[in-house]
Amino acid sequence: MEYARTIPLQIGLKVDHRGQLYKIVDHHRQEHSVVQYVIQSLSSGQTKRVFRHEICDASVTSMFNRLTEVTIFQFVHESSQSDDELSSITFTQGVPEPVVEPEPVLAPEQALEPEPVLEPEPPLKKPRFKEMPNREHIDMLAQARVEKTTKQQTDWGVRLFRGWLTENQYNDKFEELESSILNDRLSFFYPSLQTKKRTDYSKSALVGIRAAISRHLTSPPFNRNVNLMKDNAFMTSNHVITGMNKTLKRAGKDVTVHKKPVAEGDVQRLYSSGVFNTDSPVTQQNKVFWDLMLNFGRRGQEGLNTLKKSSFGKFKDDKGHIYYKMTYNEANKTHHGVDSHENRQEVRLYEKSEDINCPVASLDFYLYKLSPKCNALFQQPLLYPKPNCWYVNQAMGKKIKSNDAKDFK
DNA sequence: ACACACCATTGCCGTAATCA
DNA sequence: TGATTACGGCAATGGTGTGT
Repeated sequence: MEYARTIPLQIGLKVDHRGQLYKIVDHHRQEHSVVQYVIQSLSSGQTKRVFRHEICDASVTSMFNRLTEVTIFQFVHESSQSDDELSSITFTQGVPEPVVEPEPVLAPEQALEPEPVLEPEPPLKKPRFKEMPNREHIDMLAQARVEKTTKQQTDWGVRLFRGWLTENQYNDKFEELESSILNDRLSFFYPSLQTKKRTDYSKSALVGIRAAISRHLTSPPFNRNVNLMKDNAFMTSNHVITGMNKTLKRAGKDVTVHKKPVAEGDVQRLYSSGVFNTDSPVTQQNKVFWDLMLNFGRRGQEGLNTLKKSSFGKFKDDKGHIYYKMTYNEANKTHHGVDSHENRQEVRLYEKSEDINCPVASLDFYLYKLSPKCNALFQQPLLYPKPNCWYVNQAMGKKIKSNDAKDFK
């Protein structure tokens, strides 16, 4: 059985080799068995390729050194030649005796090797872990870290940079460049950027392109240990980006253009289709939900199920206009996107007395029809509503309103 | 007057989604 | 495919209250 013979020492493990400390840096594999280990000296950095029997877990040897002669005696007669991978290779004469490993005294996490297979058909010990993955599998998992759309973004940013490099007679294989040179290239690259329509990129685009190149470098097969956003090595190029953003801001070109979430015509359609009718529990609730989301909605459906009847209070302003406003500090969340200065004043839902769809009137009506036994703002609609009560003494779950939001789209 | 802790607000970052 | 915006998280910032 394959798995019975392939439980390798892990990469990174410190091992003892002829009295010197080494670290395992790679496995040299044949088929699915570990045949040799590539080890690197902790003192000189020199690497070697060795068989399993030539090395021993450093923690084991250090423990072994602490044993007395008496303790050692217990193990003298035990053969610890348990390396299954040894069986898969042909040794020449004169192979050195394997290091004795005192397995019985090990703590469980230190027990790195399976028991030797002594009998011809012993009950196979199931390995604790899956079979050692191959390099392709690891790379694939690392790639799966990001979503497909992000991958596309990454490719786009890399394409831009590569295109710039080529256009300026640089080698477009930038992945292996030393950080300082890369930083220099980027410092010139960023200000050279323009959209295909020859306009300046927005701030978010610049930041996105930088992040894309960074993702590319840190992903397989390059796996570089760099961060274009944070590393000191890239400080100057990042200063360039910051400067570009500030310049854009001063020129008033950094304004993020937000789309109108829903076209006016669509709203009309929603009303005319009847989903906002105020004469049945479900559509009445739709209407109120819509009005509230439109006015107070900040961050999707967060916290909707925690809203209470008392979450909105009715007030009158100094000109006598009626409005509802939130009576509690909404969600403690930051206002993203839109410049915060525009949002400083409290949000009010004003009455539109001339409008048959007046949101204040429908909220009044809705609150009146809610079950008096329940404080939740969004209650389950009754299939067969009673004159005074259209809803059940039961708050709606978290998901239901979210689905409504999708339906509206 | 100052130092400090606490906490809400703000701005930025990186990733994902969406628009054109 | 190219470009932009949304989202969620986090750290910096700044206001406020309290103690010395």
